[in-house]
Amino acid sequence: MSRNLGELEQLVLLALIRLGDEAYGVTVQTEIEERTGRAAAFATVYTTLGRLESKGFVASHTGSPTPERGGRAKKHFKVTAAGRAALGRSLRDISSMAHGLGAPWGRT
Amino acid sequence: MSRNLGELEQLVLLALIRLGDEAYGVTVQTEIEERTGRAAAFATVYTTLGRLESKGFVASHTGSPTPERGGRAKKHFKVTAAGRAALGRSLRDISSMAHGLGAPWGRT
DNA sequence: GCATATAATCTATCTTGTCGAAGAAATCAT
DNA sequence: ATGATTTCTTCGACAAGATAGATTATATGC
Repeated sequence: MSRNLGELEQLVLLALIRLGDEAYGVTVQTEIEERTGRAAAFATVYTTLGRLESKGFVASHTGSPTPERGGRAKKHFKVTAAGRAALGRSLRDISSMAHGLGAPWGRT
Repeated sequence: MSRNLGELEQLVLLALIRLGDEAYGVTVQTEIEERTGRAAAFATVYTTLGRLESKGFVASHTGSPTPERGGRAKKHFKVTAAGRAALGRSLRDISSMAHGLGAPWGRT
């Protein structure tokens, strides 16, 4: 049972933080694609969200029953305290290893 | 065939850059453990090095036949140009997603 | 009620991460 | 010269994460 996050898990958690109340499957996918150029399929994002939820790193609630245009209800996600801690650890690991290396790796 | 790197692959590549000529299985493992606190078994590191090599992201050569104290010859590794490019992409993805968020995530 | 739009799940497979245990190659001690 | 010791690497097996095509669910509008 690893407490470490995979790379996509990190990106998804960061996307959730960025998106706040607007965070659900579709917006997470587009946020990642727009910011990184990485094209992850929707299903890929959903499986990752599911995994994060079963680990307790995110929590979800089904959206209100009043969508503007039609379609299935949104499932909103937010990062839990445990999720923030795990993300912090992962990012710290990377930057610890990158620290002190010249550009384009670590700054300083 | 993904061009993306896993999280451990990133850490290993960074360790190789840090270690330069002293980069081989054992030193990579200890470097990661000392700097991040993450305890990866030697076999884990070797497996990752092997995968990175088969992807062309690192190159290896067997060490000189004159060890100081005894023991098997070292297999030295260095990051290839393709490896540097892949690492750059991965780190850029993370920081793109983290950018603009307050501490303790992105700086700025 | 059927077309259309939107969002989430299912199923299946490939890639990465993990490591106990075993193996290889060198020195040392007698 | 050989068996113990040290150092380092590989094997083999499985768990966890990433990937996505196809399918299903649920809403609106007509």
